[in-house]
Amino acid sequence: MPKRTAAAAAISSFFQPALKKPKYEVPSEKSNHPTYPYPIPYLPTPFLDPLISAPATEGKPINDQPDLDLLSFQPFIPKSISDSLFEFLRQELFYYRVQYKINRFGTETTINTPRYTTVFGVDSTSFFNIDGKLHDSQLKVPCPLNKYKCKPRPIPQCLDMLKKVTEKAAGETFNFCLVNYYADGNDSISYHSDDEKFLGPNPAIASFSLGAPRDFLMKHKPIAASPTHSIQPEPKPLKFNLGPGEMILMRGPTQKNWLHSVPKRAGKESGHGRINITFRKALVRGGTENYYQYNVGSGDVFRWDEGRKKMVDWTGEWALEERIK
DNA sequence: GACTATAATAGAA
DNA sequence: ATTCTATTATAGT
Repeated sequence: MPKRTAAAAAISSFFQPALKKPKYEVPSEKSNHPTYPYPIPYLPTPFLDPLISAPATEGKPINDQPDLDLLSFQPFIPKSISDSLFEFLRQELFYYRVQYKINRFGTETTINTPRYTTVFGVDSTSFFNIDGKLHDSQLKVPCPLNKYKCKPRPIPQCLDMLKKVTEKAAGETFNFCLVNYYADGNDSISYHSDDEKFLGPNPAIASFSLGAPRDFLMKHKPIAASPTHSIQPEPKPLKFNLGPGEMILMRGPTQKNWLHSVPKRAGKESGHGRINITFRKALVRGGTENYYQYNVGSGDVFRWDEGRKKMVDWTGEWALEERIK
């Protein structure tokens, strides 16, 4: 038997590449709650040490513009796990494609949210008791069943681990986790501010990027014209290309004065997919109702299909599992 | 720099 | 918190 040379091995592996090793092993322990379509695995244990060592780099302040206060981590999540963390969250979380109606100039239109979304958490007036039931934060007793129209979901262990290291680095506490999946350049979010009253006057929001890089645009809100000040030409938006593992903490006067967006993009990153995770703190009940209405809604459950490389409607499977119970 | 095709942006509804 | 379309910008040759 002649020796198999390195060159021969290289050629062989070119024609028959080694089986793709799984990016992570699914832990047997899972987070579960009656509001989940299915249990969510714990964070794979090999992710824990790298995650606890975060932030991977120190935060750079970006505050050289009026009313802007950002802290940018490039990256926050160690490179060694950012790719597999992306795969894990895309595969193991459930997502929604929310539809809602708005009234615009007297005409009602249906909006199909141009991205996949999901949300966990509850505002500060409630907390999840050890038994999984909502309790009143002040009275420490179970909440009235009609306190919420929606069904708040506890933050699963895997996202709570990330929340904890984020809180430590940001010097803030959070009670909500919103997750967005942008399947390709056609998924987007248009200019808006996270300036709802239920977040308080100077909300801190930590925003993570995983997977494919995407542009993130920020521009100052228009300054109203007044008799003493003529209308100024709008300054150019700031553009950040957010890569995997990056985190931007937006705080202080930022939300009150700036808009941000992830605009549609042609070609290029189609098929890669990007996950955005934001942590924030809702102070009152209205915040909970709002977030569940616009990020979960009442539609079908979607899950990543690794074979077909896309999100698929999982509602049928959910119904099947419910029948088995 | 000009010409063209494609992409990004801005405004209206 | 959107989409459509017109306009402007960018990239390739």
